[in-house]
Amino acid sequence: MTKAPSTARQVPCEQCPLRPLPHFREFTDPELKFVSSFKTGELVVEPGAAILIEGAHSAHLFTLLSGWAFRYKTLEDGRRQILNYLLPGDLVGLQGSVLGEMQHSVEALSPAVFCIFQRSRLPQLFRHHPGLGFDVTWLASREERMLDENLLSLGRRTAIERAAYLLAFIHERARATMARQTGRLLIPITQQHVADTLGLSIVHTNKTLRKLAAASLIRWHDRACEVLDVAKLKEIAGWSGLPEGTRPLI
Amino acid sequence: MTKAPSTARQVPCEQCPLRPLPHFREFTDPELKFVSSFKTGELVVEPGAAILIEGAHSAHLFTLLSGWAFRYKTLEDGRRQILNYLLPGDLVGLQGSVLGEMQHSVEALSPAVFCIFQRSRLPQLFRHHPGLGFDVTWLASREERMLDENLLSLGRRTAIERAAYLLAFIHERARATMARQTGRLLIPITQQHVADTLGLSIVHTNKTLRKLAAASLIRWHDRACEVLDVAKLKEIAGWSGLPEGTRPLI
DNA sequence: CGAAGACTTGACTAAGGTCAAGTCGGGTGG
DNA sequence: CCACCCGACTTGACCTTAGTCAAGTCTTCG
Repeated sequence: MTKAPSTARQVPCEQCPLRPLPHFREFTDPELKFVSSFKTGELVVEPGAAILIEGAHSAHLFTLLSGWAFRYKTLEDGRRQILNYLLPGDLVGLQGSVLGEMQHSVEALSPAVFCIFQRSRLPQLFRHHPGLGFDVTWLASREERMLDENLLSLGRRTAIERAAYLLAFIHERARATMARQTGRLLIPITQQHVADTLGLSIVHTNKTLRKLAAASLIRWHDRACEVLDVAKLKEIAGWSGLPEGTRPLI
Repeated sequence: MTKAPSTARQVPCEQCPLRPLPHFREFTDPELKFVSSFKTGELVVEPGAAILIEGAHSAHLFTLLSGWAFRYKTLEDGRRQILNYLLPGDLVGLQGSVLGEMQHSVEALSPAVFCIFQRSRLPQLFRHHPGLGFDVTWLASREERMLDENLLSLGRRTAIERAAYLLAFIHERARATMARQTGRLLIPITQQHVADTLGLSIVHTNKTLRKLAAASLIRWHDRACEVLDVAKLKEIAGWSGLPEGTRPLI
């Protein structure tokens, strides 16, 4: 279980399986070349593995290449709040790289692969590839926008609205980068994860999810959730969905 | 009340009253010169004025020069969630400038002055001043970190912990840029603002604030809050405070 | 002097938390 | 092989926190 993770390089950026997806914007050759040189290896982990720890200094900078993860913070007495979920293409550890200290942790939800970047070369990225610098800002702003919506949810939506929003949100995001061969998309989370995201107790979370399941909007599997009716979830949440358009991939 | 706001330029960046504060990092001459040319005017507003509106496209990019403001989102039925407060030096409207659409609104809490930037020249900033580009990312990451903490608060702190955290947080931030001549620092918010920030009803917010006042940790004035004992507020919230260090000012 | 907005307070209600006691399935040591 | 354990999920009973309703006071501003 706790075997040392591999950090050998497997996938060259030029053959990145993510980049061809319509979801991502096209890069110029020099950009792609730089990103490729920026990447120094890969981190392959099992579910439950800690990628980054709250409070740690000089953390690495990653991009999630495949799999699922989540960001979270905890209070001293152990209360945990999940801040957001990480999907393929998402930058991981930018706060640590830019501000110096990590104030949240990151944990894998499924088997996952991260591209490892040399944090020390980040200034070089801004200097020689302004477009990529802009892209980093773009990704940070996008994260900020997701957090805004989560904040609205926690502050002003009821339990069932929150649950509906969360599952619709994750489902829409996952569709973009995990348009699975298998039609079925399973979100690899437990009800404890949902509870810690919605700011609810596990008992109330269970009862809320059962209502959604009773209405055939979702189906709960062991440690996984299947969304059956995104449209109706969005309606319950009063949420209009993710903006269209392509995004950068670093 | 609804007179047309002035947008005439009053303060040259070279004589910016904010920049000399120890809170902000020093800029090089070329950087300062660029920022100065980047600024096209000022927006002077009264309390309650709407600076940016949710859903609007092509919004402007601003920096708050003086005064207080806040970012918020609303649900269709009018429920409002305040996302964060804006203090002097904070960038306003970056999401709109980078992602294209504004998904939150911004409103002034006090008389306020904003520096207006030419959004169209943002790419030029990244191209010719990588250091400033990095600074923009730095500011975006900082906002993200504040949102993370707010999310933890809404999801996992009790009413009194949330209130204590919020007031300690605002107080610490304000100290940095509003180290007022007058020793007293008054936060210009109503209890309705506090309620909409904490995700609580106004009645419960009132009762919670009275508890803090009864313990002499705060004093409530008409439309304003005075923090009397930050240390104890931080203790109640289980919050260790803002990181030290200087920040960029664009 | 009246109106309106900010703040208070008490009485009652409801959403959500806590406690407790399950079921079910997969993994493991004897 | 099988008993046992453990973690994920359920469910009912009861409790606490926070929401709603209602009725104030006080101050400011026309």
